[in-house]
Formats: sequence, C-alpha cells, structure tokens
Amino acid sequence: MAQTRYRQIYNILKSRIQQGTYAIGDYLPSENELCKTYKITRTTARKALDELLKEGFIEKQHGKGSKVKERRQSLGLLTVKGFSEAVGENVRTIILQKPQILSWPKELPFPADENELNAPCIYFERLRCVGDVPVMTESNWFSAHGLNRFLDCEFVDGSFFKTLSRKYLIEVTGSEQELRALFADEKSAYLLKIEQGFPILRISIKFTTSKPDLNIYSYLYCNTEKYPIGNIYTH
Amino acid sequence: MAQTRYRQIYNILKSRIQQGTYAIGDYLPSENELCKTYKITRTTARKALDELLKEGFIEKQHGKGSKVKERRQSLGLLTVKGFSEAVGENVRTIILQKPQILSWPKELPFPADENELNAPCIYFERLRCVGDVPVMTESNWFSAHGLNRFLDCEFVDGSFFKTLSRKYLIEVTGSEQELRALFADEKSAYLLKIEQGFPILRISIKFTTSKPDLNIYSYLYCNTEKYPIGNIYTH
DNA sequence: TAGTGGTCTAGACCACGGT
DNA sequence: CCGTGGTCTAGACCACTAG
Repeated sequence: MAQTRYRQIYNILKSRIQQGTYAIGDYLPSENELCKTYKITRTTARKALDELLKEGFIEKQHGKGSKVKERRQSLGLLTVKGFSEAVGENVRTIILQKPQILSWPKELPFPADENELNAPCIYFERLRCVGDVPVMTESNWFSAHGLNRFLDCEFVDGSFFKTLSRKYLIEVTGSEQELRALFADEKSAYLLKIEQGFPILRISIKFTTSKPDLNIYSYLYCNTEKYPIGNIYTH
Repeated sequence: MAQTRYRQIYNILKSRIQQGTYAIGDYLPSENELCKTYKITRTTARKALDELLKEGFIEKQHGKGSKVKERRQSLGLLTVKGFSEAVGENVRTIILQKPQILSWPKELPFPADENELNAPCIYFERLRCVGDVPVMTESNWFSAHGLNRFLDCEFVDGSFFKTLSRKYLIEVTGSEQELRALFADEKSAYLLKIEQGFPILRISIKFTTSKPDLNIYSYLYCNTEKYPIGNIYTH
C-alpha cells in the first residue's frame, strides 16, 4: 500500500469538498456509508474524517453527520483585518519576485529544520495593497523538495496556500510567529511608500505543513497605520 | 460512567505531567502498559494519548514511545517569548494601579457589548519587566458585574486570569486582537524607559469569557527590541 | 424508531528503534 | 530480536437527532 487506507479516503473526500461535489453546508456520507462504499471499518472511516476535522474542512454533529464547513482561510492565525477578509474586493497583490530557485539565506525568520536545507530553496516576494495603498510586503522561503514544477505553475486563485492544497495536497498544520515593531528600512519604506524611520510591524512566521520537511518561512512588513493587523480567534 | 474512560486516563496522565511525576523528556508508559494498568484496549489508550498530543503535552516517536514535551503556554494566543516562559524566574510584574472602580473610558480597545456598560468599570494597570528591563505596559478594563469583592482580593499567584478561574470560575474562551506599530508616546516611553518616538507594538485585545457580559479589554504597549512577542500555535 | 456519531473491546499485522 | 507506536478489522453498546 503506497498510502494508508484512511489517507486515501481522506484524499477522496477532501478533493470532493474542494471541487464542490460536497458544497458548504452539505453532509458527507455517514461513517457507515463510507464503510460500505470503501469496504473499511468505522475506525478507518473515522480516522479519515478526523483528519478533515483537524484541518477545518468539516464539523461533526452528534446524531446528524459530518457537515462541510466554510474553510477558515487562516494564514496561520493572522488575518488582515480590513484586508483580505474585510476589504475583500479591493485587495490587490503585486508579485515583486516570482517563485525562483535561490540559495538559502544565511538567516531565516526561524531556524530551519535540518533536512530542509538539503533541497534547493524557493523564494518569492509579494506586495499587498488595499486599493492603491501598499500595506504589506511578504517574503517567503521554503524547500523545493517534492514540489515538482512549482516554478512553472500559476497560483490557484492567486493564493499560495490554495495552490499547495489543491495541486500538492499539502495543508498548513500550524505556525510559529514573532512580532516586532521596527523603524522602516530603506526597502520597506520605498515599497510601502512611507518615510524611512516610520514604525512598521514585522511578523516572522514559520508555517508547518502536513508534508514532513516542508515549512514555509516568511517575513511580513506591515504598515499598520491605516490597516492594523487583526487577529480573530475563537477557542 | 461520569466521564469517558479515555478522558479518565487522559486526566491521570496530564496531572502527573503537571506535577512532574513525568518530567520533561521522560517517556510515558507505553500504550501496551497503559492497557494492562488500566484494563483498557489500545484504542482507548491511544485516544487518551491523542488528546495529550493535541494539547502539546507529549510528542510521539515511532518505535520509541510518548515523550513529555516542554509545554508552550498560550495566554489567549499571545505568549511573550523569552518572558513569562523563557525567562521564567526573572519576570517581574509591577502594579502601576491596583484594580479600582472608574468610569468607562470614551474609547476601549474594542467596542464594548451593550450590557457591560450598565455595571461599573474596573480598571488596573501593570508593568511587566524582564529583570530590571521594563518590556510591556498593560491596561485592563472590564465590567464589575458579578465580581464581588474583586477590589479587595489578592491575585492568585499574581495572575489575573488564574484569579478569575479559581475564585470566580470564569474561563477565557476566546479573544480578538489588533496589532499596530506606533511611535512611543510620552507615557509609554517613560514607563518603558525608552526614547519618545521609538517604535513600539500596541496590542489591543478583547478577551471573551465563559461569563456572559464579561469581556476583558486590554492595551499592551510592548518594547519589542530585546524581547519580541512570540506566538506559538499548533493547529 | 431508525440513523447518526461517540466510545470501547479484542484481536491482528506492520514499520520503526535500539540491543 | 523484542518492544514501540501506526494501521486496520469486526464486532458491540451508547447518546443524540429527527421524523
């Protein structure tokens, strides 16, 4: 078996959710139905559903079923309030540097895991704007291992994480972050169209994913003057 | 059965970890040992361990066992890295203003719920230091409704949230936050012993609690130069 | 009452880690 | 090699939801 059985079922269900076969609000087949359909036991069916639950695709209701949830597009745990969510339509993303192979930088936002550095490094850089106002620069590093043809492919809906999910079946499983208030340096000031020395927020992130040896390392430099970083959290 | 069996095992193991019976780095009894000890099957033992895993108490190693991990304590979702955790012993808290009844301010970090404003407002203010270095000021507002004798009582272990939990059985259930990089104003600069105009991080928080009509509103002003704000998150 | 998810038993085989 | 955790089977009883 190349994959575990529950992982196969998980993948089937996940892709059907993503393709809209099971739409938001729909109920997945019950655990017993899954057992019959795929000739598995409930333990295995439940394990597959548990994975979907962990990743926020479904919500379980005792006595009713497993309901497809609206996926909380969580950029780790940070969402930009009045930005990708609230502003919605008005958000623009400018690619400053398309994904390309670079050597690993001397310093990453967080120390990398050992194995990651064995593969080449992919780097890309974007600028996020609300209307015409640039509010955040974003630099991303990650290992190219297992991401075949990543450089050639277009982002799904312009989203990096959606691309990982849809094309490579990789989900973000967690993140570690660090926040720092800094004077804007020359580059940030130029990109964000502010004066050098203006206070900006730097967010250092390490995203962990469902793929071992794949973490995403990012720096976000944010002009929080008009668009502070919002962070919604429900326990 | 008042509780599920796996929850009982979970509680036993958790309290032993918290009390240090199983120290950081130790291995818990193996799944098979747990089966014998508590007369359960592996499914149940694994379910108990899975809960501990999810909450970050242990780490599982194939072929070796379940190892007790260093716990990342999440206060809401913000932890001060190299501060209440890492620095540990060296953290000091200075009460700038003891809890007292004030009128509600014109502006809170987030808009208050309607009913809260009917009761008086309790306010207190603290300064957090690492050693002799002040790193964060903290201002808190909340409704006095139902918090009898709050002004007279001492904080449990110096912790506001522990006090709410132990004395009033109120738990924090979630939070909403907003981050902003600012120039330090006169008051913050004075308290944090930095120059006015230095970049600092302001965190606005609304903590929701298990008590309806009780939210905690806070401003944190942080000097992130030496001690950036860390934020550990596992999905 | 029928169907759902939540818990639990009693086995089995496998892959990994260290001896 | 043995013990560990990872996966899986084939059942069982329970609590919850809804017609």
